[in-house]
Amino acid sequence: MISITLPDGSVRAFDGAVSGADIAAAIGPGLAAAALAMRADGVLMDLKAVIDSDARVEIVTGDSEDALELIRHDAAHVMAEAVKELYPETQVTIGPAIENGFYYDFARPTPFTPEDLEAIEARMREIVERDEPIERELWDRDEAVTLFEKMGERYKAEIIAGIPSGEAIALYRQGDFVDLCRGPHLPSTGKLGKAFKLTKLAGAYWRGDSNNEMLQRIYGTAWADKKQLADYLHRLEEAERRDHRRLGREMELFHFQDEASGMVFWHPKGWTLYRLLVDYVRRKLDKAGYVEVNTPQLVDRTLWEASGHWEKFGEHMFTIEADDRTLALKPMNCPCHVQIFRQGIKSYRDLPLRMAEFGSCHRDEPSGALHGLMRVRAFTQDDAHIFCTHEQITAEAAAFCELALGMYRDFGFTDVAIKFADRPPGRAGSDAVWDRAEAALEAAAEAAGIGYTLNPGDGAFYGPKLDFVLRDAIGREWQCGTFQVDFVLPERLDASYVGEDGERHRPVMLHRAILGSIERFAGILIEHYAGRFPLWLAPVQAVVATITRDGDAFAAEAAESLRAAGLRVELDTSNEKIGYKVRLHSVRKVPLLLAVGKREAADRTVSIRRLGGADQEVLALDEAVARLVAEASPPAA
RNA sequence: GCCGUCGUAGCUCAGUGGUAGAGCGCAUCCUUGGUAAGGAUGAGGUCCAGAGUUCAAUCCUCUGCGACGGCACCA
Repeated sequence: MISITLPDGSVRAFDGAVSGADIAAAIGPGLAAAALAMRADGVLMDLKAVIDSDARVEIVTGDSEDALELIRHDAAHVMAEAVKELYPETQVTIGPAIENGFYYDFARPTPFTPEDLEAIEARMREIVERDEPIERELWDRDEAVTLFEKMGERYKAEIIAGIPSGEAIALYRQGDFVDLCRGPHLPSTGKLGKAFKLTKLAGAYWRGDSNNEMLQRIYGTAWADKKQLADYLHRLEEAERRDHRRLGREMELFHFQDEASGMVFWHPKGWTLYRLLVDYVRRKLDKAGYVEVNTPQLVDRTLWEASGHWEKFGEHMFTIEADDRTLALKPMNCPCHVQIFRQGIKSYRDLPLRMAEFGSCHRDEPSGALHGLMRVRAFTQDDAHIFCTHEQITAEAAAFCELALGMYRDFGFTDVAIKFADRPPGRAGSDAVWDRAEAALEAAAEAAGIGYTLNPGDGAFYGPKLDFVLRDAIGREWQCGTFQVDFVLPERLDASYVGEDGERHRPVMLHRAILGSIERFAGILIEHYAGRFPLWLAPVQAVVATITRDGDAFAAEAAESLRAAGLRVELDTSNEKIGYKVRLHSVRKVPLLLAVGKREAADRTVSIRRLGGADQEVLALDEAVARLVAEASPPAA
């Protein structure tokens, strides 16, 4: 007798070993038809897998996370089967489920074309129609290697050869297609359904290593039903609509051009946004006890050699030869800040010293990495380095977390995840130093009372870090802030202070940024707000638009009053109807439109229309100015 | 950097081996209007750059530059 406990707590008894399909059938024919897989004692398994002892079992059906994972994984297999049928000379490699979909990497001499993609998708639909049973088989490792070698599947054979000898290997077979796979899978290809679509072609390195050959990757998306698929495609459109490169052009914020690849030409409106961000950060840092500095753009390579950056990142620095010396455009600010710290003798009484700089940096990023404002070659960090004692790390970390989270809130980012990144493979400093740095940062994170997840091996080369990841208005994640503990650089660049005991000590350096790069943060904000900035950040806050020429003089006066009160205002007396002006300035995403016609001019009022709103509010000019000024005041003003 | 796609008017994009088009925008004129596009006329192009094939190249080939989608990278 075997007792199977179901999620509702009920228990069913079976005479002997049972499969998930048996259990589903015992519960009801509806469930048996809908069943895709099962979760037995927490482990996701094939529906056909057999259970021979008591267990808690949940039948997985089409509307769960598990089901989506299975559907996507199967979609990858069905795609590989379709490719092998259409292009038998192609070798298969790996094909996992990923967020929103799946991909499969293929090896073949000639690349796929978009027409191939259509053919493959059509064949996939046929395979779903065929409803081929998906069978799991266990093979001996060496026999499996031989099998795939015979099939000419060199990559699969290589993967299997990497699995310890003697271990059983799971193969999945559907129709004539066999693939190495851990599983689990759907019972048959028909269960995949119709809600999938191949989305793009791309190159990808074998085993993710740029020293290896390039494979052909096909991406697809797959969902439980057509509505989910349509929703997803709609989300993609929404993201495209928000693309900061497009909005940047449409809203006249910035542009790029060939002669300065990866560097921004900020236009007046974009630069207004940029300045507002810098001004905001400066006010926050002033309040938080930071001092601001500014350091040279060009610094001799010997400093970068001393800091360790030359060895690690020298290839990505822009350099200039002058007077028999090599100067590098600074890729970061920390070594320069240490130089300021080293001037004169520092006492423990000077610590913590919080040294901030809107540090303009240049990095020769690989051409393929460039992406609008998000990845550029010239940018400015809201950078700061806190020089402090070991004992002060905890309090500084806590204060930083509070400052950063508060600033993110001011931009409407309330969902912030924190990741703890520990020692990377290529690093400076001894293990003992890393032990201390990681322990200190961990204690600081605990003290700050923030929850975090572990991100192993992703620390900076000189120390562990906390990374702050923001979730934007449409659910995408952006890593912005960082807080890094560094025991290495002060040593390398010989920073010291005199302690209470009269001896010299090494300070700890805390590298920290909140927005990260101003350029990138501006890009994130453009997408987060879809160009509809809150009033305090809008490059143009209001347009005063006339309805007839009778309003021209008073409209000019109204615009001037608002401007004098500190608002960013434009005047539109153009020869167009008010409907046209409303549309024009709505498309430009100006938050406020103040209409002035015959009535307003006579009464000294303005008719206020808010972006996206349907109605208007008529206010006396003086009152409107007072109200809007109050409304437009930035946080932390 | 690697794989693929692409580069035509300010923007979005058609198009052709015989030097080119649309919509929007822009300019001028008519129109003075009440909350998401009033009408007419007009200007505007080294078809990314260089080399090659050809009687002839924006179109075909090669090289370079840049952009886009991924991969790799990201102090």
